[in-house]
Amino acid sequence: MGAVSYALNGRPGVSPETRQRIIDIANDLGWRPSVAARSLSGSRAHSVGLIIARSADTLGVEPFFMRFIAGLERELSAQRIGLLLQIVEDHRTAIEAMRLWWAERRVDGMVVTDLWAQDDRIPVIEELRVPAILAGRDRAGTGLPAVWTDDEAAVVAAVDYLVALGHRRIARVAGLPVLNHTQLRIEAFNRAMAAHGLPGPDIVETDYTWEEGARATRALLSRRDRPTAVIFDNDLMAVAALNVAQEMGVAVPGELSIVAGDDSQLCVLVHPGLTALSWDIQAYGAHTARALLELIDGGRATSLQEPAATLMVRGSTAAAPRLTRRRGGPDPGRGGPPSGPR
Amino acid sequence: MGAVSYALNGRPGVSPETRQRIIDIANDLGWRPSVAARSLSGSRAHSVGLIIARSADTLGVEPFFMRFIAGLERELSAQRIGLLLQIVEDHRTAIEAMRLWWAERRVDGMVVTDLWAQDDRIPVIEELRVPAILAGRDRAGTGLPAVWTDDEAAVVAAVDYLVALGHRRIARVAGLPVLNHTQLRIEAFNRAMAAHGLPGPDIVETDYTWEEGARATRALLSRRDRPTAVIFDNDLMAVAALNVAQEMGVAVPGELSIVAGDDSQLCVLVHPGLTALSWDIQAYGAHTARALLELIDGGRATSLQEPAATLMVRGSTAAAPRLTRRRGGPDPGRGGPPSGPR
DNA sequence: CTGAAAGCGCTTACAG
DNA sequence: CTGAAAGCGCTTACAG
Repeated sequence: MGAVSYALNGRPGVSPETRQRIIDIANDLGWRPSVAARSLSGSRAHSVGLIIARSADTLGVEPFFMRFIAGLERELSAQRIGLLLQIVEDHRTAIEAMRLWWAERRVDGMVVTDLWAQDDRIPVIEELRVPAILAGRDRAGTGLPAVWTDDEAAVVAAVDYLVALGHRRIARVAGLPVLNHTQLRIEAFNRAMAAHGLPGPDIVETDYTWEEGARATRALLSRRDRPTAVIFDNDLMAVAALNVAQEMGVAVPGELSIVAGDDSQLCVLVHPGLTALSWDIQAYGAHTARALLELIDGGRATSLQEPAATLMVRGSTAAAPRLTRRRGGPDPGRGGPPSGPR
Repeated sequence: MGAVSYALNGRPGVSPETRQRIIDIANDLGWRPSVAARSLSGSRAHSVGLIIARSADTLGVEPFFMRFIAGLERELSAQRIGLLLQIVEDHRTAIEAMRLWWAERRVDGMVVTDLWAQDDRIPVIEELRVPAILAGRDRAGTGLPAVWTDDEAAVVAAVDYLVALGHRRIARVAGLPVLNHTQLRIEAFNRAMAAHGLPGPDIVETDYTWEEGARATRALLSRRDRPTAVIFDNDLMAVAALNVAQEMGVAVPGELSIVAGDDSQLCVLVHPGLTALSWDIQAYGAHTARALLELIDGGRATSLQEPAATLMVRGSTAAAPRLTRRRGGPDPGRGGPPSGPR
């Protein structure tokens, strides 16, 4: 039994031939050591946990998570680590689940997503001393490693591009204000606008849903001096905005340019396609998993920066209306009346 | 130690006071029995597995899985059962993962989704004798219980409705032909059309992606006697169709009625909203989980039928063109030229 | 390099 | 009802 263990776990103490023979037999029999027994003697669960605190309906149309999970998975399954998934409604339940998993020793570590600026989960993670990676900005005062992308740079790139197209009235429809990166992006937006000497903050906060995206857009487009460009914090709201523009007879991109904060098939689905901030979410997941495994294996807690999102330009952005000539300029597109009953 | 175990697991053999005292102390300490130890002595993993064989990108915009998983989760976490998730590319890898999980005793059972008409996973499940629930039609010759919905009835309802609206040239853009339910729906469609004495099968097969949905729609709309109504096998392709119609200057629903095979926020996102076959996917997940737990607990393998999807009528369906009067009839909507560069 | 043994943290009959 | 003990299936020092 001892030799089998050594052989299968690649430890010294068995002759090469014996090792090979053992491995062959295990393969023939389809035998693998029981995780329960391995966990008990090794005090490792061989699983990590992901708790998502979102409603199932918005999760469904939010392409982020499936790609992130697929990325995590790619890395974890290569190392024979299981991914335990739980979907909950709020942080209170998320915390309960975290405590339970850790108490039961179900997981060796966790991935924390959707960080709030003020996040109740963080103190619990520290209290529990569970290895955890923040998928998002690192948190000062905690030793928790983070895997993050430069949201600010991405927002600045979007603003710069719109300004270069001649836009001056640029608004932003932000996501959940409690989220840490929402605040970072808002600040970056304000700074970028100020840097161009453009009018002060024009920001609407939402909960990321399609409904609030539509409402925010209606409000913005109903103004006298309505914006000529709007940056949305995700793709869902940007698609909603496209519909509202159509409904209100505002041409995209002729009269209104739209930038989506996430890139996904949704952005290609619609018409015109949405210019979006694009980045490799699957790689993000994979890197997060790798960082977590390193942390669990006692390696130092190292934070990691992903490449910033880049602007994927499609049909929803064009030169600002004032600068557009009727002929010869970049095609501003045509809006037309709403194409159906609502 | 023995008493603690009895107390916490609600078994007889401890006085009520002792039991309560033990429970209180456990709660105070936040102590929970280690799953590894419980698994080893109880030969139960206290987890079930779900292996999804799809590419991450299409998964992202496919709202089905997140809702299904949320439904599974709701039931599982209530019973303190973990959900182990794996995302793979194909059945070969899925089978490998199943074998591994079962050999390692990581799971007590599995949920099988996206059943193929000819499915390599089934014989492996039978060989392994792993408790498994088919999320889809039951498979003759196997004892595997299934949780399913009446796809045929839903398709028939959609056809009947379109026929009642006066449509006679109705086409169907089907999903992956290897999938079991794709074939069932195709047959149901053909039968329904025949029952109305309408022209023979007009079916295009696709892989469920937006691209193939768009291509299929272009082909259909390029015909001389193009269909006046098309039923799509999911929501993604129906949205793609909406764009193609716009691109080709075909009014929806004035000249073309569209029915989406799944209902999700996507169907509300677009303009006009898509009439869709709607059902409660989260409940489906929850019932599937419950059936699996019953199976694992040695109960008989009972299949379960969910209510059939019902037609959620939105703006994308209307009376067939021939029957439409310019004024006074149901508003056929207006198509207009494409609203942007492509 | 091999074999015999303890121990991981529970559950569960089995005596008292 | 309580206490002492075996056993689940591994891993890992520890003798030989």
